[in-house]
Amino acid sequence: MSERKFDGYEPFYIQVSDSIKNDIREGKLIRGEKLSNEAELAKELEVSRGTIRKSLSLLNEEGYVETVHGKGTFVRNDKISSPIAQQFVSFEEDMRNQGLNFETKVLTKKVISVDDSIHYELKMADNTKVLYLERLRLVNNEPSILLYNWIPIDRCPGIEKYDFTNIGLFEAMEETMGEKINHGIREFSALNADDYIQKVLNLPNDAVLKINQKSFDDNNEPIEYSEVYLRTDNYQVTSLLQR
Amino acid sequence: MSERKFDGYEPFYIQVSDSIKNDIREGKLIRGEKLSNEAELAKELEVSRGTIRKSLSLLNEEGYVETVHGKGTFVRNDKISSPIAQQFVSFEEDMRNQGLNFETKVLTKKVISVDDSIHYELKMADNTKVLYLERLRLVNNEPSILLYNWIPIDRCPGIEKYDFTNIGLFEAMEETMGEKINHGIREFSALNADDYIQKVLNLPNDAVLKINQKSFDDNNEPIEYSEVYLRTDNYQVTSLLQR
DNA sequence: GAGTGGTCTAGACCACTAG
DNA sequence: TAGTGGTCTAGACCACTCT
Repeated sequence: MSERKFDGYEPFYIQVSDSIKNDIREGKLIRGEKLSNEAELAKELEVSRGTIRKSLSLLNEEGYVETVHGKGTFVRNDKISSPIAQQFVSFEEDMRNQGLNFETKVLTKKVISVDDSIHYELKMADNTKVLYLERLRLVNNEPSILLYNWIPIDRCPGIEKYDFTNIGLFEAMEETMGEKINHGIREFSALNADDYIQKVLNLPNDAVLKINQKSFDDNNEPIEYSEVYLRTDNYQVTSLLQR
Repeated sequence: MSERKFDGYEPFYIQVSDSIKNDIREGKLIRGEKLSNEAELAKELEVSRGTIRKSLSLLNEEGYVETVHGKGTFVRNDKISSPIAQQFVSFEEDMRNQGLNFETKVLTKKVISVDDSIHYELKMADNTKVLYLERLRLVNNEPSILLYNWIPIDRCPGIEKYDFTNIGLFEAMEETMGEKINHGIREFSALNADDYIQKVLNLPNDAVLKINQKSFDDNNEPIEYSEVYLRTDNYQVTSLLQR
């Protein structure tokens, strides 16, 4: 009767929020429904109110619930599509999270010496070797995302041996670095696609959303640079923002 | 000597983080510099460590500092340009925050009956009157953002009387609603601008970044719909994301 | 091992919402 | 006024980093 609901592998607040996410996904909690108040949740789950608050704060950030002062916490009814402007998940992780049917084609994979522009982005010494990747992502068999990546191989030794058809880049990088990616910057712009991009993405016209991305390690050193082109009719980029 | 550093108008954690932001802006804290540890900050500022942690967590989210487990908290050296994909600030507020030199031209302002598409976006009854706004924002005298807004006037009585040359839309809405905007959704896409948009924004080519935005009140009712076109060479949209 | 942040607790009091 | 979340505290113990 007085058994702890959670184990010791993850912080309680993560386990609590995961458990609530599951309840939402499984329909045990429905849209607009009010959760128990914080004191009750704390009692039920046998953790302190502070821990419950931290869980709810996470769920708020991620758009699962909305908390209103004086009223309570409610399940959100508008789950957003792709939070790549809000969270540093890779496109692959994002598509998995959304449960999309997708496929990756590796168009080019080779080790090259960086040219001047990439050089600059990666703040690297002369003649550094980088892995150059060109990949196409299809969502529901429709070409939707074209990705170019540059990764210095001295930071990710052996990364050139991966077949990226079934493994994501972030996963491969974190394995070969022996360290997690710390953070990243994404910059969004619109431009006219050249003939090649237009053809590969099968664009209805030549406007394309471009995302420039840089990833950094714990020491704030750049470890990856990307240019990503998206067909925004196939793949929505959305932010759900609290004011 | 034992005076409290902060007053009672705002929560301590906000005052603490504002004060640290100021130190960064004024150069008292420089890029890469390590802040005092949490226990010391708590002692110096006469608040509890929990309050300090909440402040630092805010500063982390907003990209001012970076906290590393076991090492400390450091001033970030890459302050991002525009966080409109990460925070629900209006474009006006964002430009003010960045200290940009900008100007607003109201191209159209009239009260109309909504047509079917806007109808749908705003989930409104037939014949509802909305304020229709078309505005152009110039940054450093360069046309950079073209905004179209639809706001139901029964929600914001009197909003049609504002002159939007020197007042922002969010500000006017919150004044006339007598309530704060609660949250919003922004969706990013790229498209080919028509001749008119191309001309007004003085685009070098016809690709333009489009943001569809909906704002909601506390009851999750839509209170505004926008379509915003940006020249991304003049106005950067960037997200700084922790992994 | 010393220093630092990360998690968690138990309790107090304040501020907002709604009947 | 009762119910709910928001802020703040003081203290304990754990996990990571560096030397």
